[in-house]
Amino acid sequence: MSLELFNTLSRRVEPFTVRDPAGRKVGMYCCGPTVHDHAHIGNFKTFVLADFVRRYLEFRGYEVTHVMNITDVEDKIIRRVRETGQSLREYTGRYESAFLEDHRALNCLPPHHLPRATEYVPEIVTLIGRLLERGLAYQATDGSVYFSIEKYQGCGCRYGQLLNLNLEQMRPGGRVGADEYDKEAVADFALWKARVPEDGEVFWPSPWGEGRPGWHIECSAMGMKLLGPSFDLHLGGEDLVFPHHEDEIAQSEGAGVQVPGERFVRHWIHGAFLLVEGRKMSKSLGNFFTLRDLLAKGFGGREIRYLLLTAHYRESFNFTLDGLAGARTALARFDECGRRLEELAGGVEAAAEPGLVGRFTEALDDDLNASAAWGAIFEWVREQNRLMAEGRLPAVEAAAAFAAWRLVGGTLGLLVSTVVEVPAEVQALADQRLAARKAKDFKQADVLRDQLKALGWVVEDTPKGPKLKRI
RNA sequence: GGCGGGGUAGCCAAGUGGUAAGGCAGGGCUCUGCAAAAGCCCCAUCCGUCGGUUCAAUUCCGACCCUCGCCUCCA
Repeated sequence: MSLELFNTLSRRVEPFTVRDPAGRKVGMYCCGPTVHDHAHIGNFKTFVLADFVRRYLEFRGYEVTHVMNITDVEDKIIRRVRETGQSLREYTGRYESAFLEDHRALNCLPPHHLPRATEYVPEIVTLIGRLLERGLAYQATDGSVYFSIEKYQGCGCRYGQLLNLNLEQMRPGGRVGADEYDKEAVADFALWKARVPEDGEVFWPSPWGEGRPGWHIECSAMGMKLLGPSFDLHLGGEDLVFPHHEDEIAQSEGAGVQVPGERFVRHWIHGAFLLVEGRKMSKSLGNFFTLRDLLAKGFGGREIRYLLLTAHYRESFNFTLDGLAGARTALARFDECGRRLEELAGGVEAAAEPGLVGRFTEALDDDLNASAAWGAIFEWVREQNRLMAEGRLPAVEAAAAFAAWRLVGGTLGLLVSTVVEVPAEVQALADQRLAARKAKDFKQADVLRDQLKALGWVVEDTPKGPKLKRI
C-alpha cells in the first residue's frame, strides 16, 4: 500500500503522487504566521500538522523541501506599527522571533525556507505585471491593482476549484475595506494596494505607484519562486480555503507560467479548526491560548504537540486543559516503555521490529489517520510491557523493539532523550534514602523521597535498585 | 440565505453493512516496607432523534434536532 491523502481539489482521498519522475522529491508549501502578535494554539495546530506531514513523507522515503512564509506586512501590522512608532522590521522581528521560538518548543523542524513577504516585493511586482499584461488584472481609480474574476473565468479558467462557489449568493462581508470601493466586482481582490496616508512609511515603489502587496499574492510569488510554477503539496488551515487559497490558484494559474496540463499545486491539504473547551477560541470566552499561555501553566511543548497529533487532522479537534493533563500521563507511558526497552537491549543494535512499523505505516498511509496510529502504538506498548514483565523479551528483541519505538517516536516528532542527567545534589539525597531503607528507617526514607519530589524528581524502587525520574 | 464539516462511554477520540480501536479519568487485584512503574480484571446490549432499505445499520437513504466552520485579508 502507498500513501493516500484527502485532496481538497477533488474532495476525496486519492493516491499521493509527485511531479518528480523519480518519485522522491516533494515541494511543500505551508501558509505561515502573520507576525502581528503571538501565535495561538489554533495557529500551531496547522504548523504541527505541516511538520508532521513533512516528517511522515521523509519516513516514507521522500525528500521534502518545506517552505513556510512569514507574512510581515498586512493591515493589522501596519496599524500596530503606527500605534507603537516602531519600524516595520522592529515590530515584526519581535513576533517573528517569538514565533520561531514557539515553533521549536513544539519540536517542529525548521522549514528549509522561511521567506518574508517584504523580501519578495520584486517577485510580487513581476507577477502582478504579468497578470496585467494578460488582461486579468486592472488598476482602479484608487490606484490599487485588482484581480478580475470575470476576466479570469472568461479565458476558460475555473474560479472555485477548492469549493463550490455561488458568487451571486455570496453576501459581501463586513470586512470589505474602505479602500476597496473601486473594485469592478465584489469578488475581485487586491493584488497591489495603493499607498494611503495611514500606511506611514510602509510602502514600496511599483509601476503602478507606491503601495504594498495584497495578501494572497505573496504566497503565489514566493511559492513559485522557491518551488517552481507547479509544486506538489500546499497546506493551511481550513479557513484559508476561501478566499486565500482559491485566489492563490487564480493568480498563479492566471499568470500562465505552468507547463500546459500542470496545475499550480497538485495536492491541497487543509487542517480542521481547533475548538477550546468545546467553543471557538475567543478572548471574551477566556479560552484563548497562545503557546506561551500554556507553557506558563506548566505544560510542555511536547505534551501540546502530542495532544494536537492525537486526532485526525480533518476533524475539528476539541482542545482541553484536561486533555493536556492526560497527554502527560499518556506520554509518560510511551516514554517508560522506550526507556525499559533500551535498558533491556543493553547497547545491542538491531533493525526496527516490523510489526509496529507496519501497523503505524498502514494507519498513516490512510489519509494520516493518527488516531489509528496511536491505537497501534499503545497496543504494542502494552504487549512489550507484558513481555518484559514476564521476562520473555531477549536483548536482541528488545533492541529491535527499541529501534521501532525510536522510529515511530521520531516520525511523530515526540522522541525524547532517554539519557537522564542526575544532579549531584539529587543523587546524594537518593543515596541517603537508599541507606535509610536498608536500615529499615522507612520514615526517614519517605522524608527524603518527599525532598526529592520537591526538587522535581521521583524515585522508583525497582529490583535493580532505585531509579530516578524527572517529573 | 449559500456552501462544507460534525454529533460514538465521565472526558478526548478511531472505526465498520454482521454486531464498538486507543488514550485519560475511575474501581478491584498482583507486586512493593509504603509508594511509583508495570501486569491482570472491570468500566458503551450501544454509536443525536424519528422513519426507510436490508436476513442484518452505529455504518446506506430520507426527514428533523443540535453543533462547528467558510462566505474577502482569521491557521
